[in-house]
Amino acid sequence: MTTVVPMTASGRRAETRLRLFGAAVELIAEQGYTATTVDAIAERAGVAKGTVFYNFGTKEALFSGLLDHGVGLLSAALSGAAAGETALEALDAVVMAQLRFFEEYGAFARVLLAEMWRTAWRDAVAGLRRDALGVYAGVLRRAVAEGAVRDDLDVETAATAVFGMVLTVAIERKALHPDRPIERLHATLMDLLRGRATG
Amino acid sequence: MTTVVPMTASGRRAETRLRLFGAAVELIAEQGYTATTVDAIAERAGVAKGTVFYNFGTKEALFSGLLDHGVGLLSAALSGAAAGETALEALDAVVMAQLRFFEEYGAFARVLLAEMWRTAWRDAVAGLRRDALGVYAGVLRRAVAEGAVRDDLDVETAATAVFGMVLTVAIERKALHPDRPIERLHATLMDLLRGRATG
DNA sequence: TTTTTTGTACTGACCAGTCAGTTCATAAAG
DNA sequence: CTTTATGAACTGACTGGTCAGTACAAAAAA
Repeated sequence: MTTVVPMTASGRRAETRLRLFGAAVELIAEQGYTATTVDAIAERAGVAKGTVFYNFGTKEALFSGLLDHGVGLLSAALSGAAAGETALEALDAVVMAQLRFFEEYGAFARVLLAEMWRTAWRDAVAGLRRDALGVYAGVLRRAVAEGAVRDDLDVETAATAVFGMVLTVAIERKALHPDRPIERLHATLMDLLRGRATG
Repeated sequence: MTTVVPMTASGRRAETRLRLFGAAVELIAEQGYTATTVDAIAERAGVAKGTVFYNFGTKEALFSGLLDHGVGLLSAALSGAAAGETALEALDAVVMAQLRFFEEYGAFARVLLAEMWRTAWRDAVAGLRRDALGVYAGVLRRAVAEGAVRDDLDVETAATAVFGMVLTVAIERKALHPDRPIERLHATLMDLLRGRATG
């Protein structure tokens, strides 16, 4: 069972909230936000319906909280990996971190893709763009500074491209090649990114 | 106003169906499938609710038809561009075709991303994978055959990666750099893909 | 004692799908 | 040319069910 969260919180209330996040992300990944009922979330979390409203007030607040939480974890995972001797090593590590993150939290990846475009949670999505894309942009800028990359590279577009590329591959892995290890995917992506596909 | 369809059909019925596709894709891009009501689709299409059911039977059938239609257009656009002297020129042209397609049908791109994962329309999505990813895979295989690309390249993963990269950039363009011309995005993507980012 | 959770019952809004009836283009009959 | 007939396409009020959110008394935890 995949959850969006490491179940490390202490305190009864915090634990309840995390279980609700876990139940919600699974159901929303399967059915979408609107089709997922509060009753179903409560049932899968093993909690009474009233508890959902006691903790979050509205269905929308539950979902916003879930997004914030997941985006926070993703940003932390990426920026934690962004260290490295050279910028290209850092890029390597960040791509791997993103692949691993979505390997573990695949349901969150699908929820993100499916629900990103709704204005209701613009803020959480803005945070994603700022933090996650920011990590890639930072690494690429570092690469420019190191002279490893041509200095007229459009860093923001490139960051978006790399993020989207890794996200797509991570999500499609199970549909396309379920038993291919992510190290293999990582190698293919890095081949593409470092221009090693050629020759 | 963006529609998914070139309005070329003749005949009253065919025209009605196309207008419903156009209305549906806009609304679903804004709100998601479940949150989009048949009433709203009918109203935006300038048609009575009963007409939707007369033409499609169910809301789901309308959406499946829309997906099939859009995927067909996309596949045609990509495979139409896949000619070219060398494989790398063909890749260049296919990337550009995909950017242009989603520039024109941006709402369809968001619908595709958001709804791809639902089992209800597995078939239309399978068609997308077969046709659109197939075009990229074909070009990459040609590149391998021409010796332009190392022969142990994982062609299917690479095809997925490139498709996802272009899709993401196309969709994010308006949020991120609305006035950057798509030729610029195309150049950045090709820089990444041909290893020209380095040096 | 206070906070949190439970379980059940309820409400009001909303929505997919239905159906009896209307419109209209075309064509055959007068 | 005019009338009548036909059927495909369209209409919109209505129905039956669903669901977010409320209410609250009682229990369990802290």
